[in-house]
Amino acid sequence: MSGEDNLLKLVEAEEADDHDYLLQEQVGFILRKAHQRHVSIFAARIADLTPPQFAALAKLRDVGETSQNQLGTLIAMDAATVKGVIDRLKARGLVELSRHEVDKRRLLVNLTAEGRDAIERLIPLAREITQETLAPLTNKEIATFMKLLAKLA
Amino acid sequence: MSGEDNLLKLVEAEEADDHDYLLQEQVGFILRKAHQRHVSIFAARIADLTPPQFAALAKLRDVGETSQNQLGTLIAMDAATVKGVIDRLKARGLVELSRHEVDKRRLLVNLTAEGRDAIERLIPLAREITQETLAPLTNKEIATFMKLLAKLA
DNA sequence: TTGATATCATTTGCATACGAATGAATTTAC
DNA sequence: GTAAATTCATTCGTATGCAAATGATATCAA
Repeated sequence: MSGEDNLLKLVEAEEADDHDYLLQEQVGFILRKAHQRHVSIFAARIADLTPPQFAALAKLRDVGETSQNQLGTLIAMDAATVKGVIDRLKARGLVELSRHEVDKRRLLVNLTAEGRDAIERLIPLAREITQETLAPLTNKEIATFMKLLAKLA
Repeated sequence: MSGEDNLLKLVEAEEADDHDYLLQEQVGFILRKAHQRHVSIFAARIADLTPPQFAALAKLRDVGETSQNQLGTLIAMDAATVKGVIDRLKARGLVELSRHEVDKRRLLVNLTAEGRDAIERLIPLAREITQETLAPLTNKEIATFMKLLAKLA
C-alpha cells in the first residue's frame, strides 16, 4: 500500500491499523518541518533579526504605538514571549517604551527612528523570503495553499 | 484594495508598494500560527508528552533501536535538540540508552517496555489530533493541502 | 601508517513559546 | 462605593530549536 493510500485512508476516517501510523504523514509533523524550512530561509536573508522580532517591528509599523499586550495579540504571542522579544528590540534601540498616561498598567511600545529605518529596509528582503519559501509551488498552487493554510491558522 | 488582491499581487510578483506590506498575509507568519494551533490541539489531547517527544517515540516504534543522531535526522531535529528530548524521555523511563559495541561514538536509543506501551496507547489519540487539526478543511481540501504542504517541508 | 577529514555526541549561549503564579491597576457588578 | 472579576505586565520553570565550539572516535588518503 502506498503512502498516498494511507493518507486517503486517514482522511476518509476508515479503519486504520495502529501498526501503520506514519509520523511523516501527520500534518503536525510536516507543519513543523515547513516552519523550520521557512525560519532557515529567513535566517539566510535576514541574519540580524529573528522572525518574531521582525513581526513585532512590521506590526508596529502597521499600527503605530500600542501596548505590549496588544502587540502580542496582533502577532500571536503570549505575554511572556512578547516581553522577551520587546526587551531585546529595546536593547538594540529599535523600539522605545513608555507608560500609558491614563491606564498605568499599560506599557506602550513604539518604533524608534532607527527601528523605522530598519523595518523599511528589511521589507523588500521579507518579500523575497516569502517568495523563496513558496518557490516549490506554482502561482496557482500558492493561491490554493494560502487559502487552505489560513483556514488552519 | 482587498487582502486577496494583495495576495494575488504578491504571487504574480507585480510591483508592490512597501507601505502595504501585510504581516498577516505572509506565509511564514501564517505557518507559525497554524503550527501553534496544532501544538495547542496536541497539548489538549496529550498532556504528558510534547509533540517532539511523541515524534521520537513514534519513530523509535517505527524503526527500532537507532543512534541518537540518526533518530534526530528521522524526526528533523538537530543533535543538540534531540539530546534534550531523549534525556527527558530517558528520565521518565520511556527509552533506554546503550553504547554501540563497534562504533563507540554512537549512543543507541530504544523504547523500554513502558515506552512501547505508552506509544501504542497514544497513537489513537494522535490520529484524533491530526483529524482535529485538519477539521476546518473538507476531505478534498485536506488532500490538496497535504500535497502542497509536503512540497514546502 | 599516519595525517587530514568526517562523524557522533556534548555543551554553551541565545531566542522563542507557553503554563502558572504574582502584583498592580482598572472595570464590573451589586 | 466597594468587593469581585478582569486586564496588563512580570517572573519562573520547562521545553524546543539552532549555531558554534569541543572532544572522542572512525574513516579516508597519501
